[in-house]
Amino acid sequence: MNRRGRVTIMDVAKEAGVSKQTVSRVLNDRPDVAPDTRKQIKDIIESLGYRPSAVARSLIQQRSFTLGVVTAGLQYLGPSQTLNGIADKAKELGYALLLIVLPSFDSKDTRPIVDSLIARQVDGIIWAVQEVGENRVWLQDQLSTLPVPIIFLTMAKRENFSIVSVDNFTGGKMATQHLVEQGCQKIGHVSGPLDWWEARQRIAGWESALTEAGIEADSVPRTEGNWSSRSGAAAFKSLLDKYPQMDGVFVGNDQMALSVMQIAHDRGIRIPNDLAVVGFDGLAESAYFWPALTTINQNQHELGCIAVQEIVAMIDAHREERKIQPKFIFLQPELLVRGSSLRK
Amino acid sequence: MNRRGRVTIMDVAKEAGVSKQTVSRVLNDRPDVAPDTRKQIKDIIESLGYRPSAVARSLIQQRSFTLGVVTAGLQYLGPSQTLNGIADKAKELGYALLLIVLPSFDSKDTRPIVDSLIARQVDGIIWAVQEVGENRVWLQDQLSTLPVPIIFLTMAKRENFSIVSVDNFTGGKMATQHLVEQGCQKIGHVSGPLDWWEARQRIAGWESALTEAGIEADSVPRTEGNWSSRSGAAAFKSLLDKYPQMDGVFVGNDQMALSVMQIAHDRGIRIPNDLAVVGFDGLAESAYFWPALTTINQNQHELGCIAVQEIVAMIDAHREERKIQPKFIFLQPELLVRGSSLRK
DNA sequence: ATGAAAGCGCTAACAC
DNA sequence: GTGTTAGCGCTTTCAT
Repeated sequence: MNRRGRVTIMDVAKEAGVSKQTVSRVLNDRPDVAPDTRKQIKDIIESLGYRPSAVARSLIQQRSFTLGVVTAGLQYLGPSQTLNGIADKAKELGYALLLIVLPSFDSKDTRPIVDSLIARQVDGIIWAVQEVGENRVWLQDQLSTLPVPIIFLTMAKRENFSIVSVDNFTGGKMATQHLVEQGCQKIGHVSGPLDWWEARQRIAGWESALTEAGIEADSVPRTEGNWSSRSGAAAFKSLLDKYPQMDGVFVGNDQMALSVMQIAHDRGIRIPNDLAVVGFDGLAESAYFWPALTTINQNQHELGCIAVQEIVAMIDAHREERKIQPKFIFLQPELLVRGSSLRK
Repeated sequence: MNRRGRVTIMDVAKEAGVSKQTVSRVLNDRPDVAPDTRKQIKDIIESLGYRPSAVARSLIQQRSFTLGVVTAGLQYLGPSQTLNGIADKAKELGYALLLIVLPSFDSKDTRPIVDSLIARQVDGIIWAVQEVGENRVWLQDQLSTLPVPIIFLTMAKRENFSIVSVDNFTGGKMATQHLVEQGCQKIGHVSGPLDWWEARQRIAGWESALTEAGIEADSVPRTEGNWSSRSGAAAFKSLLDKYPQMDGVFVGNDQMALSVMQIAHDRGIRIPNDLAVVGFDGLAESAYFWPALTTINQNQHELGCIAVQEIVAMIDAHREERKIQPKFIFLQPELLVRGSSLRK
């Protein structure tokens, strides 16, 4: 044991009476070690409680088997589901995770974040922060100097970027079409914040479905929340004021749909007959709302899994100096029909 | 730039016509560098886009300014809130996070997890996995060989361990006492899984409050869910069968309380007058349930913050070879009274 | 105020 | 099959 109290490869080597190189061979399961020597070294490793230093390995091999993950808004289910998916897949593929949580979604001060990841020798970066406001402006400046591959989650298609997103436009459209099929004529919308790309996509889907149903989309009121239940309540009240004759509402996420239904109950509006409600997210809980919520299910866990798969492929390509084509992957959401929209 | 494409301290030194030590001094803000030299080196660092290698630093300094965080169940709000708190505080204190997500709460195969953290030179470990079943048995074996401090979240008090937990017993007691005060006489309980320490504590709190109210706790039925809304529905149905005269129910978490209320609505049981309901967790959404849910609020974010604060103190002590007394920190939850329990 | 040498713990490349 | 040498990128120590 050295003076700092750590058992090193040298300690094992000395104890075994071999050179550290031989120990290294055992550690890396190289074939060219005598079976006896191997066995003996393994025993010594065990008895000394030796653990190889991944840091020293990273330094010499110039790779760490670590992925940098940048996220934000862990207080919401979506981002943490995605993180969960990332963690599961990373484990499967033998990568560790260095986690950075941004203080806010529209944080633009990304330089130190990226630097700290690079400094720690991550092999690739997963940018799991949704596109909000101008939080992608840094890309032009910094991306060219990035020495490792990077993949983005949940943002608009851009050339030469690897991106994995859910198709929010189609999701919003499906939600609204479903309301039309249920006989709704006057379908309002409570959206997420307009600086969110996802919110804008869902709005566009809603508008597209209205237009296809022969309704002039511009004339239909909508209001804006910030994804929280609290904001949903306020946004829905104001929507009701503007659009009292509304008979269906597409709500930008399940949490806001929850409070929309609470307000409706308070006012004696019957769901689904007076007002049909569709949410977006597919939270497990939404099946237990009152009434059970029809929603657009998006698989955020899978989003994370795919991101890891892609970044690892990019890392492998990068190390072999192969060029790899940037991909834009679009996951399709699905409609879950439940009581809040189903008219007998 | 070296053959591997990374800008190193040597590149900066050569460019500046100084030795790498001088550059190192600039990097570490040492006083003994001539102002001109410092300025020039800083410029060169900027223009070359040089980023010091945290890996090389970790190796020589034998510390990484990285915390290992072990968690599980990120699909639930609680663990991700805690992680969020950990991330916020870690950032504030200048630590990075190496994240491990266990495949299940009762995962006992912790050896490789701990080893991988140690191999990566983490300065300390936050074990943010709730105590479930026998998932603490490894402590005896492995803790003695741990070369870095470790702190545990959400587990029973044990001598010589540093622990931060919420006081679930008191929380369960407060919930039940509140129901008693509302005039409930027959207070059932839908608990979490019995192999969870937190679930058992909440049960004990419920029993204690019943006893103090002069009710024989043993005779009062309870059923068991697994924290999910789905399981809550099933557990509540079975509780109703056993205890049809029930006029109040303490539910082990908010998600199960959600489905409890859905079932109650389905069966025409009026809340709170026929049945008063209290949950546990303090999810932001529970204020928007129908009716708004009375619950026991626990601050999981703060739990994470405190854990980081403590582990950093332990790390500092450890490096200065100071002994530090293990602490058991018990956070108090609070009652949030809302419509689901409030009888006029 | 600056530089030279040593070394953190490990592996790659080569020698024997 | 095993050992030797060199070096990853940085900081520490000591010298000038």
